Amino acid sequence: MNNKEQLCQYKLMASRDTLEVIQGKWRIPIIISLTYGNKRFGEIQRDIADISPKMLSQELKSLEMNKIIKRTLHDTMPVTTEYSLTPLGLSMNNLLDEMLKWGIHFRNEVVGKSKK
Amino acid sequence: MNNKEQLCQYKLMASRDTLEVIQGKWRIPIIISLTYGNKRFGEIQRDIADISPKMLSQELKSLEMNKIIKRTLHDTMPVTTEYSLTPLGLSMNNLLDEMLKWGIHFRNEVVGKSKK
DNA sequence: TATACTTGTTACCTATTGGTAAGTAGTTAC
DNA sequence: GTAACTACTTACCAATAGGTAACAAGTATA
Repeated sequence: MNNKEQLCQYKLMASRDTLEVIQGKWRIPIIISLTYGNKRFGEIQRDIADISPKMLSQELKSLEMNKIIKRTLHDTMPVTTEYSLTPLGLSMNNLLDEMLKWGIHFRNEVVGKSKK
Repeated sequence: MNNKEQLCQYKLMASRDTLEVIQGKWRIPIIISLTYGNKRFGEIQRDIADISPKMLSQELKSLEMNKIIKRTLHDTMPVTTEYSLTPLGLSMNNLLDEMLKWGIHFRNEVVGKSKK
């Protein structure tokens, strides 16, 4: 295996790690929602209009397990929970930015030219 | 809806466009493989050791439909096909770089500290 | 004739993802 | 007492993603 092939294999491995964490329809949207401030369960649900409480609960747990977000309980009446990004979650900032930029570029190039 | 909320909604929309294109276990690895030069079916299969011909064929078609890659037939014996990135595919370069960087960061932070 | 190499396709099955709807528990306002 | 708000959980179902294995067509080689 030459240098080029080794580098390719290395990149394939690293990208798989990232993919495992962000895989699915909802995790990236949830993280984006939290970049705009700490939020409660209901607030995230309002940001992402079409997510069900089941999926939100499930994906929040998986993000918490991967240490991307933190869950804080507040002793208010009624009890409120607050979700926030951890330093690891905040470190996704550049990645999120590039996803966003490319999404806009893609819309202009493909969706914009063919469909509308 | 205030400015901050509007910006959040806009980013949610753009990221969903990107997610639709890269969703799944195999598309990002296939694109990465092609950043290391145009390749034939069998060569990609060798790069990504655990992909089945069924999935490779299926995902190549979907990437071609989204104009990320181009398929070229060569009149050789036996027939060979060559897959290459389009300009749109090449424009994912920064996004791939950030996925890669974050994957390494994540491995150091979480996988490295807990599992090993 | 038989084997192998090219690039795939097809059928079948399972596992994961996601959706819908209803329920739960505690507190507060009417 | 009853409705509403908080943050979920549970049961059930459907659709999609992905895996395995076999097959296919055309050419070349032994």
